[in-house]
Amino acid sequence: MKYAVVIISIGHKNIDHIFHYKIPEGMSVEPGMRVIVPFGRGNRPTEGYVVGITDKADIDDALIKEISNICEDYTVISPKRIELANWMKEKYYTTFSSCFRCIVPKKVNEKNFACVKLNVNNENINEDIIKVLKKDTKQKRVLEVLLNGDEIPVSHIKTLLDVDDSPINALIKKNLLVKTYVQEYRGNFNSALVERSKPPVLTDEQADAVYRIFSAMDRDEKKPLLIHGVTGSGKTEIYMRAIEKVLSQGKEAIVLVPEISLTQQTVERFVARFGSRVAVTHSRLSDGERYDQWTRARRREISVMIGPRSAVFTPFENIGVIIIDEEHESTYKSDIQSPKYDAREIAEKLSELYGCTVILGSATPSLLSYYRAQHGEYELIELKHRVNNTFPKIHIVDMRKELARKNFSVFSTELKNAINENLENKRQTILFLNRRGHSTFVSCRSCGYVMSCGNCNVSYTYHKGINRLLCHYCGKTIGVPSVCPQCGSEYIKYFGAGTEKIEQEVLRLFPKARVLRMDMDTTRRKNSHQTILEDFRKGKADILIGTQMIAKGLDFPNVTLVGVVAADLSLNIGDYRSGENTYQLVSQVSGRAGRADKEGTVYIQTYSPDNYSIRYAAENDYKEFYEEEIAFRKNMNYPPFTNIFLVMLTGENEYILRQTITRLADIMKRYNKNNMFTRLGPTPAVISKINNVYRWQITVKCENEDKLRNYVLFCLDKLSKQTSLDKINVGLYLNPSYIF
DNA sequence: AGCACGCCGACT
DNA sequence: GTCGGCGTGCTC
Repeated sequence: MKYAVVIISIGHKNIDHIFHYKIPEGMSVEPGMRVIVPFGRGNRPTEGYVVGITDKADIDDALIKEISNICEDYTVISPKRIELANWMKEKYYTTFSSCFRCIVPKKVNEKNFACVKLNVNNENINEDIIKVLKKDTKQKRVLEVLLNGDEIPVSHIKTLLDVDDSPINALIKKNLLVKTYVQEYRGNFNSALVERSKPPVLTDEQADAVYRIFSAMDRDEKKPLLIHGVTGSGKTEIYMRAIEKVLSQGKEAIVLVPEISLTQQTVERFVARFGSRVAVTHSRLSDGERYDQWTRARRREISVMIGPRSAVFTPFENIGVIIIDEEHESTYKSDIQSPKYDAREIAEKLSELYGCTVILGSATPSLLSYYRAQHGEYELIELKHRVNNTFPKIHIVDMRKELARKNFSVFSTELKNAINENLENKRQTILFLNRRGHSTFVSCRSCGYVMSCGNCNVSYTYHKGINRLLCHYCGKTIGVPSVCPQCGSEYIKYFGAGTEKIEQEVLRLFPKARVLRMDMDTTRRKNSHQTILEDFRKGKADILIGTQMIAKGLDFPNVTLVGVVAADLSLNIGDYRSGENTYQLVSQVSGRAGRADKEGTVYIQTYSPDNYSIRYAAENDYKEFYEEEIAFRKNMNYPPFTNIFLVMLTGENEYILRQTITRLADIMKRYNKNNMFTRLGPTPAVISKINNVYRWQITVKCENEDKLRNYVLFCLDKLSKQTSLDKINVGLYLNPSYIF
């Protein structure tokens, strides 16, 4: 007797194991198929995935039910991807079904769409065509684009020629055209509109890099490659050469990019080279669109997929290369949604399964990747020259001296003068401040009371636009207090500066400047993100003020001045990665200046001008930064020398929460044999309350990732057996990239 | 997760 | 006696 081994698509740990089902007579079931099976006492129809076929079941044959039906006549998961799911389940301490949810997109019904072409069955077609072409009508224009016999989507013709249905329908009535229906792939990039390009000549440095990548790709033993290339060193061209090679071997390529740099220009560069072999996914795609792109890849109708994190699951079965651009970006790790996978780790696992090459690229590699390159786990390729050979002049401005000179403004004299000069030269300026709003906190001068949100333990931020105090965590707003709620004093002062305040200052100091602001408050509406950037590119503004979101991947040829208003912000967030983050941020923002033929200047304002992250970023010396940072990490026993597991317990009842987390700490103490694990806490989280939910945490460190994970999961299992976790939410974060 | 079962109190 | 509240436990 043959049984199908099935995983049920219900993400619950109690049923996250295999179930056996009989295969009905005449049904051909293969591993990787999606099926419907009767499940539970009520035999309710439930979706499942066949992960294997066996002739032995560990339970009585009489208890085994039959598969009801097969969902698709093809396998939705290949055997290698079943193995991937298996590995993910352990690695990311999650359920099978949530792994499958990443690997297989939601099935959504396909859509059809109409195309038209010349009616070849019309015997008098030539005469009819001549008749139509005699008069200059809309019908003539429609017919002209179809004369070569192509089949073109109706919608396409309508937008291209700015006509509506009637001339097309008239031509159909005259038997000149026929309408056909084709399966529509939603979310498809229209590659026909992009002009194809030829590969440029490589610089010596690029050619050398390509040579090394090609030899690595030809080796049997696949080791990931790390391209450390300064901004503008031409990494994209190198990626494209690797893709070309892979395509010529009949294999496929995946290109991962951070969502933020997934701009029209990036995509067009790839489409220009590879045409309709390229498809694009991004977070704005609907379920249907994503499913269609997935289907095209499965059918091998495309061979290059560009997309964010989730694109790593593109179902290519002959993957040749996976490229991860801006490798250091935290968006490659999903810290919120389960499974909390890291696309870089998935790529390396796929490399193991499919024998493909992984190429990581960055101007500021993550410390972990560079550390691995230093220890021979990755092959390091360095690109030290910009293709156009300019690098901005970077000045560090000591804001302590500004204070001593009684300049209390957010701008130093130097930056102010530079902005002025840039305005006179009709060039554009970017001002970067990693904080939105107007003032970061509002406090009473008499008693020191700080206005803070009652639902969350955070201070309110003053937003001038709405003239209210806003909590950045729960979104609650209150009116501006006229007297101190604690002591009744009228002396209320606004401290700290956000992007709104900068905007206000810029308008005050440079009344003639045209200013755009880009942060979470100005980009809430759909497409406003694109609109602001487009306006700035077209020169509709002189100064762009923004947060993190303007730091990355943008290329404005007329920007020659960049000001980092407060570089210390990312330095003082109390996290072991703050040095790394600051280095990356300052480098990235600086890279926005002078990208084309014009030389750029950067001013970095800081109260810690001697800090090594800021200093080395200004000197563009990654290697020195790395040496200092890695010494710090080693000294303090932080990653990559150890792994950190953050266990966050949250709940509305503070007493139960504290009692539970104390019990967890006791269990952890009891089972920590030989002190293999270093535990910190329990302590309140950095934000100890959000939306009236209290937050406490324990962090555990251990050099061995597997042992650490097993230990924490074991302790939590013990805890759940001795204590009810009904009113407690448990959050598990292994080497998280954010502060929670 | 979702559903049946069963062990309690309140009710015509 | 029996209706229905929700806590418990199982699902090939």
